[in-house]
Amino acid sequence: MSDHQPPPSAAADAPRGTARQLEQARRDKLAKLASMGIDPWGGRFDRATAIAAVRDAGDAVGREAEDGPTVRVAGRIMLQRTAGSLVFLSLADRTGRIQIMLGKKQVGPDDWEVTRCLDLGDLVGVDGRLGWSKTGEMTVFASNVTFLAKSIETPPDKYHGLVDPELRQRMRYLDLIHGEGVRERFVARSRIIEAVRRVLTDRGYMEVEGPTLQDSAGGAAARPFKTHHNALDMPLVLRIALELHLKRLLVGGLERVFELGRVYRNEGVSPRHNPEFTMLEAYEAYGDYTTMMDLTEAIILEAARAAGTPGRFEWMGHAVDLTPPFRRATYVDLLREVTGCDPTDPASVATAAARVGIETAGRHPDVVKSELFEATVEGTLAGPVFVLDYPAAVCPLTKRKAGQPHVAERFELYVAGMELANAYTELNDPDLQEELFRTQLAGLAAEESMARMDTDFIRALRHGMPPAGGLGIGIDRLVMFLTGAASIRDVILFPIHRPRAE
RNA sequence: GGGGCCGUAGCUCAGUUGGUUAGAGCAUCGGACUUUUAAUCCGUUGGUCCUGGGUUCGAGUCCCAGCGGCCCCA
Repeated sequence: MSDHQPPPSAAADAPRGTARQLEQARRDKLAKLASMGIDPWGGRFDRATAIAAVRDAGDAVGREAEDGPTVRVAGRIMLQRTAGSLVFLSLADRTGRIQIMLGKKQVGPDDWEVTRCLDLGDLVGVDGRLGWSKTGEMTVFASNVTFLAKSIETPPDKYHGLVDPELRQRMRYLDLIHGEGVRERFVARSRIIEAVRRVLTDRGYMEVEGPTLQDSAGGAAARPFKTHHNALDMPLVLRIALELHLKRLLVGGLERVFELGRVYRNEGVSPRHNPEFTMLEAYEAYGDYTTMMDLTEAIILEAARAAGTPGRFEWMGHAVDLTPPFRRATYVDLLREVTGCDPTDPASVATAAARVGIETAGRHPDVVKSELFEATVEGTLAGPVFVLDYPAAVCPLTKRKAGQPHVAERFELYVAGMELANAYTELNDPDLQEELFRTQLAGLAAEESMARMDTDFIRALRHGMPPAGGLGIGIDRLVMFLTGAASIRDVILFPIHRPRAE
């Protein structure tokens, strides 16, 4: 003990505790496994039982049982405690964790040598008898251990895990392993998307895929990403919405279509915005926006059920109550209620807008009204609430209300001050559609980059599109509030990041 | 685009008014222990203090610029 022997490895020439040495210590164990004829990268390992199922089996047998069942489990070593010639592991798989006990006598000399090569983060398989330790912890008492894969990297702090949000997102695989509730949140996301799909297909909707690469980006007001096709030598943009191609499919007689897919918007990044995000759009021939209101309610309720979200909860300081039916209120009523202005009187709206610092000079009254609404009303809508009947000038793809050419049959669903869904009675008059595109191009709302003439889409409408209701739901935002996430980056596995210098 | 805050060991974090050789826990390595569970105990090791300038006798600390992140606002 007094005379220190240098470790018998390449680590001898590296100072211990550096990242390099931490790796070398693991590589030394890897080499030792290999020298024993064990593949440190493992192979197929059949008949392992999910840890959650093993735990259920243990509970069923009870702690009084003399002999528990023999089980086989596989997973990652999360914690390791040695007590002389005993090693306790906390082993994790996708379903849970369980303690493993490896004893020198119990596993025999060969597997004991393997045991001595185990590090936090390694993947192993274990056969053993299920029982309880002296301190009452359910335990697999191993009879042997199968090495499945080495971890060369040091895992994060075993208690705190990864805390730095940047690292958590860049190294999402570690966040999934160590982050509290992270895997559960992404499982919930998957279940929510399953539920959305189920509600639609149960109602006779057909899932389709429109083009992601387009020669012009339409269907929404947003700046697109630009790219280029080499062989065709043509500029292309990534889609910003799904709308215009789905409506072409209504013309094509598909009648009930939806797409669940990624759209790309070349705009700012914030806790509610990622440049690529997942949208649902659904279109139903012979329906209108009230059809879509019922559909929206059904989708959200089914998604909440799938995510295990209670009907009433708090999110971002807003009390949200999902008990149907959701509140329905018109745009003008809400505007009048919150700002006290007269929404039908442009002068009154302008005064209210000026009061909150919105530029009014030379701008279309409906655009001013729309900004006033965003600035004053949105944040107050704990919701869920359907906001109905928008100013027509900001809805170039929407049918007008009968006898009210300045009002569009559109609703947006707000939850906790956040826009979650957007739906129209779809405009199917090709001449009016063309005129609205032209008006936009003429600069009525020059700030809206929606202004783009899609002559091919107009031609489709000229062949006759059935009257229809259309709906869009931001899936990431839906997942956010159903899982209690504060940031969109918490529900997107790999959100955008600037590259990091290595 | 504007403003605020942050960046120290592989991970989680301290670091006083600018003052000697930058600390702790985890992890690593060595030792004790056949019932531990964030195991414990003894010992050991580990640093581009984000980067580059500047001020100063002296900078992790103050100033400027840049890089990256978080938040608020537009």
